Amino acid sequence: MPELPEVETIKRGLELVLPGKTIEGVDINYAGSIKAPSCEEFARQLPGLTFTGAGRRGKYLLLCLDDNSLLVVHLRMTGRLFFCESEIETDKHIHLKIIFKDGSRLYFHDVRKFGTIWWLPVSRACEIRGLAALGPEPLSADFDVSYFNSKTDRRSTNIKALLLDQTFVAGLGNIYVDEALHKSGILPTRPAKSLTTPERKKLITSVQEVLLDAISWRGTTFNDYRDAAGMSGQFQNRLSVYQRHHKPCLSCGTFICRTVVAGRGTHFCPSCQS
DNA sequence: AGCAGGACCTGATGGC
DNA sequence: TGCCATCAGGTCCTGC
Repeated sequence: MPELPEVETIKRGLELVLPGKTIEGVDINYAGSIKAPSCEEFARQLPGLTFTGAGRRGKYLLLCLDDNSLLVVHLRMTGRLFFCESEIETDKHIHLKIIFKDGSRLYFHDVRKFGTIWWLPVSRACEIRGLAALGPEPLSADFDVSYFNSKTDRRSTNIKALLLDQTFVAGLGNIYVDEALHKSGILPTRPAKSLTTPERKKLITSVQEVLLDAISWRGTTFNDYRDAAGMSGQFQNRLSVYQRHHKPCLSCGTFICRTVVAGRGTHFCPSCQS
C-alpha cells in the first residue's frame, strides 16, 4: 500500500530520471485508470510534451510538464509507477505506458485497478476533489498541537479514524497510523478528543519520526510496492506492530493484538498503549 | 455535519 | 486436490 513514504520514495526516484524526457507516444491498456481527460485526448495531446519535475502532495504524485500541466497519479492499493531504459516484457497489469523519444519508458502497473491518473493544467488541479481537500502535510510545521486542537473540538471519532482521514492530515495510511500510535503509546480506539496535550504532542512527533524513518528505508514492501526503479522498500523489517499480531512487542514482550478499527485491520500492544 | 458501511478490484489464503 | 468464500485496503458515495 503506497502511503506517504512510498510515494515520496517514488517521487525522488522519478525526479532523477524524468526531467528532460520528451513523450513520443502513449499506450493505454486499461481506460479505467485515466480519469481525465478522455483516453483519446490523453493519447493525442501528451506526445511532444517534456517532463520538467516531480512533486508529491499526500499520496498524490505530481509530475510536471513543460506546458504548465500536471500528470497526477494516485497509486491507491497496488499501483506502481516505474521507469525503464527500454521495453520490458508485457504484463496484463500494465495499464499505461509512456514512451519517450530516447526509447526509455514510464510504466503504470496496478493489479487491483484502483489507481487513478489525471492530466490537466496546473490551474485546474483543484478540480481533483481528493487532492483539493487534503489536510496539511504531516512533516510540515502546519501539523501541530493547535491545528490538532482546532480539528478535534466537535468530533467524536476515534484517533485511528482521524489519522486515516486525509482531510485531517495528508498521506497517512493503515501501516503508519498503527506504527505511530504504538510509538506514542496511544490505543487506536481512543476518542480523538480524549487525548491530553502531552499525548497530542507525542503523537505528532511520533507520526513525523515514523514517516522520516520509513522514508530513510525507502518505504515498506509487502507484496506490491516498488520504487521508481522497481526496487522493494526495507521498512517492513523495522515495523513494530503492523502485521506482527501474535508476535511479542519489541518494547515489552507482550503479544501484539489485532482487531478492526475504522474498518481496518489494526495492530497494537495492549501493554504499551493505553 | 459527521460518521459508518458498502462499492470498487483481484490475488492470496483458508476451510471443507 | 480443487473449489468457493473471505480478506486486504484508499477513497468515493450513500444513507442515517
